[in-house]
Amino acid sequence: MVASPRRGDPTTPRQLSGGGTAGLLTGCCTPLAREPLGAEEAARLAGTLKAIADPTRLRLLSLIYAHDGGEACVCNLTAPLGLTQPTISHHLKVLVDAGLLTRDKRGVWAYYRVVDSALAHVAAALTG
Amino acid sequence: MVASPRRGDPTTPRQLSGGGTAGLLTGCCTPLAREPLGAEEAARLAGTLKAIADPTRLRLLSLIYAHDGGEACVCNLTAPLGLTQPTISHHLKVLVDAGLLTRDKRGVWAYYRVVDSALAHVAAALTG
DNA sequence: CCCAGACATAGACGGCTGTCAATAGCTAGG
DNA sequence: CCTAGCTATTGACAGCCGTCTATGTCTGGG
Repeated sequence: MVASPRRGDPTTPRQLSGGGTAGLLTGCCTPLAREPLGAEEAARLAGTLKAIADPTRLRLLSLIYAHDGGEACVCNLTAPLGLTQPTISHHLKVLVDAGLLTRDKRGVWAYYRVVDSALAHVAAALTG
Repeated sequence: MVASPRRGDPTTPRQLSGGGTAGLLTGCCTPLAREPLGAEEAARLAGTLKAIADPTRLRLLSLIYAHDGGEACVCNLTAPLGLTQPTISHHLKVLVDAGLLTRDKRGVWAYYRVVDSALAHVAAALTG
């Protein structure tokens, strides 16, 4: 047999880097490159990434970003994307729930704004 | 009616920033914050993000990163994640297809390695 | 030549997701 | 009030996704 690349060693559950409550909320995200991600950290980061990993939602973020004052209401967003208003509202809700947008209802309109720091956090988690 | 926030203007399809073939492959990714993403750019970036937006694949990336020499074979990855070998192979293929991993078959083993620049590109596209 | 082992592929299946039409809730004006 | 308009919610449906089992493919050793 050739020099097996240390196969198996299934008795070393090293994925439990944060087994207890240690350091789970210290920074918010362990940079991907430092040490093997635990299950919870990976799930949380994946949750945020899933919110961004959609063409429509990416375009929504950029549209809001580019709009006057960095904010936009639903009625500004349906036309350029060619989708119905409920669909846009749905995507905006996903982004708000992920902490990537803030919602500010003024009168009849709901103004959405990009949370820069959230995007920065995601980017930082990827590059380390 | 209150001062309507410039509703509609559906006749200005500004989403076609790269309507022709202009500047589509110049940089690879328009930073999210510069101008409204076109449909194609959004789809491509979303495709890459979808590859990362999964807990298992995030852990795979970090495991490979943390392994000796920055590379690992399938047999090193199944145990710590508690998934079957075909599932791991499937995820690795997704990551390779997205350009986030390279595959190097040496003898019987297939060694995977993280493409740093790909992750950096994604991060750069998010922060601008 | 055959076997063992590492990895990939195919097929199946439950669950999630993006979209729409229809409807409900809210706010401002008359 | 009553109405008009902006937004959110609900329900439905097609399509994709992550996982598994079973099987195929290739490599190295005896």
